[in-house]
Amino acid sequence: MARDAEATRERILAAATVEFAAHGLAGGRVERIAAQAQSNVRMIYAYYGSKSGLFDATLAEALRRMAENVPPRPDDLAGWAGEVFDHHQRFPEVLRLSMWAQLERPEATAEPRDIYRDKTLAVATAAARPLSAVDVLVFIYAIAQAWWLSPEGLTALAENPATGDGVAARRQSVVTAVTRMLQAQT
Amino acid sequence: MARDAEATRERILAAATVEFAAHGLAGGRVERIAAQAQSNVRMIYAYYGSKSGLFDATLAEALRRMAENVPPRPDDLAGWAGEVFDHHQRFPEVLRLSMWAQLERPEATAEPRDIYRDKTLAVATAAARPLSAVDVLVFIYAIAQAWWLSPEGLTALAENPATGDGVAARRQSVVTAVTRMLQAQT
DNA sequence: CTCCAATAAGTAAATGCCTACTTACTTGTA
DNA sequence: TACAAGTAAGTAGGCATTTACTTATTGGAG
Repeated sequence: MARDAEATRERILAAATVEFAAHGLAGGRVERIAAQAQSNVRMIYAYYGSKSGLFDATLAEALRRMAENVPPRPDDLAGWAGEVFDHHQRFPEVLRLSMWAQLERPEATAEPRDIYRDKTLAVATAAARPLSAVDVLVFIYAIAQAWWLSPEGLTALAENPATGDGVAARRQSVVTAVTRMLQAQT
Repeated sequence: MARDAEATRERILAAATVEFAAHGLAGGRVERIAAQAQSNVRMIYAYYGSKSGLFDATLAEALRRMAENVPPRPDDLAGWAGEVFDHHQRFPEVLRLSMWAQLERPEATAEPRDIYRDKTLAVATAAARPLSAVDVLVFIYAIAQAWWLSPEGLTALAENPATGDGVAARRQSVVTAVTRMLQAQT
């Protein structure tokens, strides 16, 4: 096999993303990651130092990609919420990784304050009094993620056998909810 | 020590709630639970069969207490959202247990469909078209929990050094957001 | 060009700790 | 005395991390 450090590094990161999204930091198995990456346990330690170091790298990469692909659009926050929904639909690992991180590695989550500061400032002009920019961001994220955070026992009740496409309906409800939340008080 | 099976059972459940809320199912330690409960590992297996059996019991109990203490109020859903917020503020273990369960034991979360069906029906009359009753429940829960689900890097920006009491402000923002989401379209 | 160190990349097999679960026993209570 | 409640000390397997080693690549000396 041709030797390519960078490619191996990336294969490990990709495998780790899948593994950690599925099982978390404590439940994730280093050996499975190595096997899936067609590499070796030793390389994980060579490149990422430790299991938790690898976890942090996967989280950072997932958040980076999300910030890159779905930047806030202050002029159309409801539309942006729809895009955040779409992103989670396409890359379910991001949300699960974030949840695991929130529970198992809160310190890794507190770190990138600058990213959020920028987003907050970007949204500030669109803040809907008395809700502040941070309020708005917190709730938009919560609503965009709501369908995956809710217990299955509840979300399953929304299934309409008539219309096969539940995803589109959920997306629409997200946009509607954010639109209303931000509309001027009557 | 006086022998009281029921009391031991409850001490174990209480200790398990703390332990699993902090570390999850995979990360929770049976021995720590036994020590904290002033009991013995053996008793855990006598009363709950297995580690995951004990986890399921703690989750079920936490959800039961929440359903009991904060039932939906269809006539004032925004006020109800505030109460859900309060409940999470007072008993942070509930939310963390739910998150762990969602990630580690999704099947345990899908089970109590009846509870949710009842809640859905209760709220149905207050549904705010085009949002369905399930939509409304999903989003209200999401908003009420939003402050704990958001990354610290973001929520920390909301801290206003002038007013020490950030909790009250957060609660108010939850009520406001739900109120708006449910108000009639202008 | 062609070897050939030097080093980067990769591998297999320990090591040693941790931890869920069980066995075999003791103590209190009715 | 019989049984429920409780305890201590295994047992057996799992798993993160390391050690000791092999294989490829490369840049410069001849």
